Amino acid sequence: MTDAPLTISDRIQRQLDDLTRAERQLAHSILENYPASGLGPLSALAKDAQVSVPTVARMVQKLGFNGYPEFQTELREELKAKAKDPIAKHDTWAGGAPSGHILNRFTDAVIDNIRHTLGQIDPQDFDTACAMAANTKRHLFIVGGRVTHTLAEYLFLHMQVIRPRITHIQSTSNTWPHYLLDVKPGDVFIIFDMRRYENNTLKLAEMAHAKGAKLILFTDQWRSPVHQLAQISFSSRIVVPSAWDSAATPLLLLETMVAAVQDLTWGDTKDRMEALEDMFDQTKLFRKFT
Amino acid sequence: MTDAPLTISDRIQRQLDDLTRAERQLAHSILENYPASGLGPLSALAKDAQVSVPTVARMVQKLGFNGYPEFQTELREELKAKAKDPIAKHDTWAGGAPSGHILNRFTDAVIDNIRHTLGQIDPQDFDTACAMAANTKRHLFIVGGRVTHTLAEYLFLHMQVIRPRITHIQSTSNTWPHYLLDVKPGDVFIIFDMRRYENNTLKLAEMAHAKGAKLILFTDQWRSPVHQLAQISFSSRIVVPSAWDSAATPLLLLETMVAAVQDLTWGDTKDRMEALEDMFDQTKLFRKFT
DNA sequence: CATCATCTGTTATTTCATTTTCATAAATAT
DNA sequence: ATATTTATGAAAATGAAATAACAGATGATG
Repeated sequence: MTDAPLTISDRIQRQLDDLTRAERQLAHSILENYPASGLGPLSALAKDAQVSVPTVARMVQKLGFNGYPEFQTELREELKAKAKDPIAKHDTWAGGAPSGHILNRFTDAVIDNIRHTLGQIDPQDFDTACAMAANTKRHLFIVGGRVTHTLAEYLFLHMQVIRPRITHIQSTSNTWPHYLLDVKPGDVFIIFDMRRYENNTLKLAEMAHAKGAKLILFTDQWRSPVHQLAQISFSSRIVVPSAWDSAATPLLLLETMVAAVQDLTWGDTKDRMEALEDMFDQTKLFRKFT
Repeated sequence: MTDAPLTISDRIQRQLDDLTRAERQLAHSILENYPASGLGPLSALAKDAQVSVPTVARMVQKLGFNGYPEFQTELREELKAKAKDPIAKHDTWAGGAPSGHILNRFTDAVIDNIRHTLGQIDPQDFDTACAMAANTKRHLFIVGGRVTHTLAEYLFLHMQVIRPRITHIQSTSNTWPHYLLDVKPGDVFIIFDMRRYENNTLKLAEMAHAKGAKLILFTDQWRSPVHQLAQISFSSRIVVPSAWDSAATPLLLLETMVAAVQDLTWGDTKDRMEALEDMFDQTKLFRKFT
């Protein structure tokens, strides 16, 4: 471990706390696409970060450089060194860690899962599912199991802002028969069921299905038995180098769905959102005006 | 639309024969450590290649640029594109959908977030945090906010299996002062706080800190104020083409941590796991019907 | 050998980018 | 609330770097 090159990126991050608001904003902008943006003219960098020109000049001084040109020179040196490095760390995600480190192995697996999963998704199915989730004429039920109820709740928290007529059911609870009384034909269930598949969830799906509800299922690559009842199923690859499965890919799908539903209903829910935003608004960490 | 982006390096090599002696000398100097040298001042490049300043200016014109600044700008663009490259070139993620489809746009953003986030994580910090989370001599508290409590609970559900002496606190609840009574110096808090940062979470962090507990923070790129109290912070990029933020990257980190802690404590907790799994199965039996 | 064409470097000019100065605004403490 | 410190941006002043104009050098051709 002789290498102590301490890149500028490192230095910026280390000093992040000593920086002022505008400077931090600038710092993030630099790191955003590093190092390219720092190699351009100072004024361009300033405009990009929406701070004034002197702010940039002051920050590079704070970082210990004698001026912007010196800062750039060092950036170029860094770039040169990186290009020459025979074992460029291009194939690792976490810079300083060996490729065998769990951070890199795990991330590799997740990216791979995402690629596989997305490759097998039918976009039309997805669009249909989003339309169903956006339809406020129908009641929307969200169902999760022992572990997956966290995903279900995450979805619920967001959909709650987007649309009314929505219920979160935890399949392990014994209160759910109550909810089912009100289910009408055409209502929509979004169900999460990953291995190991839960009897309760299946049972609930069956009853919902019997009542004429439409089911959308988020499951894993082996597919929960619920998928036979579901109108649309999304199967995620979830295997990672761990004793447990990864929820990252289903979460990605779920968040994408939230974004899509949001787009579909924007007109209706804009006010709804703003009202809620205000309610939660308590911090002013972000600049108000330029 | 298979862009053959035709790098500047390519263009130089292609035109190598049309160049004069001094220009060739210069060209080789540029390619020597590309692209770093081309991003410096023209005069430095000239001195480096031992040619005169106008020679450089003439050559960039010969290459089809309107001036040296334009040449540099294109170099930077190239660099920026290259930084994103690793797999972002995977033209579309969801096969049947156009690249502008939300599935592809969203996934692009998430992959980008992951790369950025992992690139900025210090593996040693990560290992340290995992060791802290694995230490059963200390009580482990897991804290989440309004939205992030889903992440907190997801972590809790897994850690619960791995180790004893663990508590999940929801910061929006008002029951938490209760838990804090028992906090001892050296206890560990894993705290989730993403924008918009919650006062309750900060308060709780302060009290825990005052009691001598060690804090591990999962936050976003702008970092919750809690980070000043935290021994270790992990900042995730969370911006996606949506009205909301993405929890995919923090989830990835969290799952990786679970895997790592699992590895650290495997000897101790193997039995524990099996016992718990059994218990869940039995519980299911009891709840089969309601 | 002379002449022309082309290449190259020196010098001068202009343009552009960085730095400095100063006034205002925000945050903090009193 | 008021005062004091600190942060920030607008604009002027400074400096450097890129371009243009010119002249010397090199090599080719008749």
